[in-house]
Amino acid sequence: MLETKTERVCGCAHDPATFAARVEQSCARDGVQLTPLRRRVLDIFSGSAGPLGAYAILEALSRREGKQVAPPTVYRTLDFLLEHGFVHKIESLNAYAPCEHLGHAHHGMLAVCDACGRSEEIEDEAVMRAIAATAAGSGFMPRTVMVEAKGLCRRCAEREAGATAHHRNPGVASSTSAPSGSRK
Amino acid sequence: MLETKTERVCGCAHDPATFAARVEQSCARDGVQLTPLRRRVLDIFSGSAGPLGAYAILEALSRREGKQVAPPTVYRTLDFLLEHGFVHKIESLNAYAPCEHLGHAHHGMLAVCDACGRSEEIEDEAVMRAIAATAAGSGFMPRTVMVEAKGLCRRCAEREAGATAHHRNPGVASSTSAPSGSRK
DNA sequence: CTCCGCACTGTTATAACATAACAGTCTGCC
DNA sequence: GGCAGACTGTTATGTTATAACAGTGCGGAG
Repeated sequence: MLETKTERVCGCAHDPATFAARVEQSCARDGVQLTPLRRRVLDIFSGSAGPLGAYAILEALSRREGKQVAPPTVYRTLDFLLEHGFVHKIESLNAYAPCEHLGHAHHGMLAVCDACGRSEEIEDEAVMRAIAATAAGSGFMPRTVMVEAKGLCRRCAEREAGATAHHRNPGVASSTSAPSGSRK
Repeated sequence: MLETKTERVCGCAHDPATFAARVEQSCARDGVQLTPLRRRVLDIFSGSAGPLGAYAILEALSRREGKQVAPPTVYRTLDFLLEHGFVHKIESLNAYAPCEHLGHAHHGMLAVCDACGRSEEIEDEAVMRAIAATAAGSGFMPRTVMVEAKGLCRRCAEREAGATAHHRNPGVASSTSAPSGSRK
């Protein structure tokens, strides 16, 4: 149980560091215009350990550009990235995370760790099928479906279990290394 | 397949008009303090056809009280109602809706109609089981799970189908009438 | 009865998230 | 050149949410 690379059926890489590069390839292939600005935002995602709020991106961007960037610039870029499925919005966090399954449609759930703030995209057709079936049963016709779970990722769950093996403790890490982007 | 009253296993009433009264009973039974302010907010939910934004509640409350109410008042009340499971937050709308399954834990999905703006709470253990299983498979330990679907409710889907019986059918409402509670 | 703590509400200010509207720039094309 | 379109810049503002502290009312301990 030591692998950090989450290997899955689809064979996706899930490597944040190469995220921007992979999107770039995808754009080149599809004739989608990946401008310098958009590329820089992708780089910011690549360098982040967790989901980023729009204003976190804004700050990072301003730092990188050396001059103040305004909100619309960021939101427009996010719109582009969302539209092409390169990032997802995490509604419960008002934050954005790079898509871990570039190329496939997004049929998964988003799992957000309360301790480390990272998010993880878990693909599973069974969940989506169950949702579709349930919706159909009540006459509802879904157009988009969002599944977000909060809890502890494998790593943090193990750390908790180890750290408090005998005692017990308040489920949620306090100031445990919250990566850059996480708020709340 | 003709019933409009969504009758479900649990036998819940789902009647907005009696919502406040039912919460009141629940509070009385459990020794939970339902103050006049909280009761008024419940009444506002009872009188609404769809989910309400915090600031919509704020306006309704201000109107009802005859004087301006400040945001913290509303948010504190919502905190109380959320905490006790009397209302749910719809993250994808930043809005709040009365719980349709008072008394049970919330093990369902929220279906929001793009056309009429109403939300509907669909209970289904199968979905939650599938999610739990999927999460477990990847080592994630969920604490809270949120499922939100957007699309067309039975009623609006039927209306659409009727309106455009012979021609196009993409299943997705365009700019169809949006009512009271819905924003954006 | 007084004092104290607690739960609730009021009030002011501000933070955090998001968009509208319009202006400027750059590029490719006729 | 001149135009159209896509992209970005800029200013202003709208919307959602919280921090911090003050007041009020009530019940219990002393």
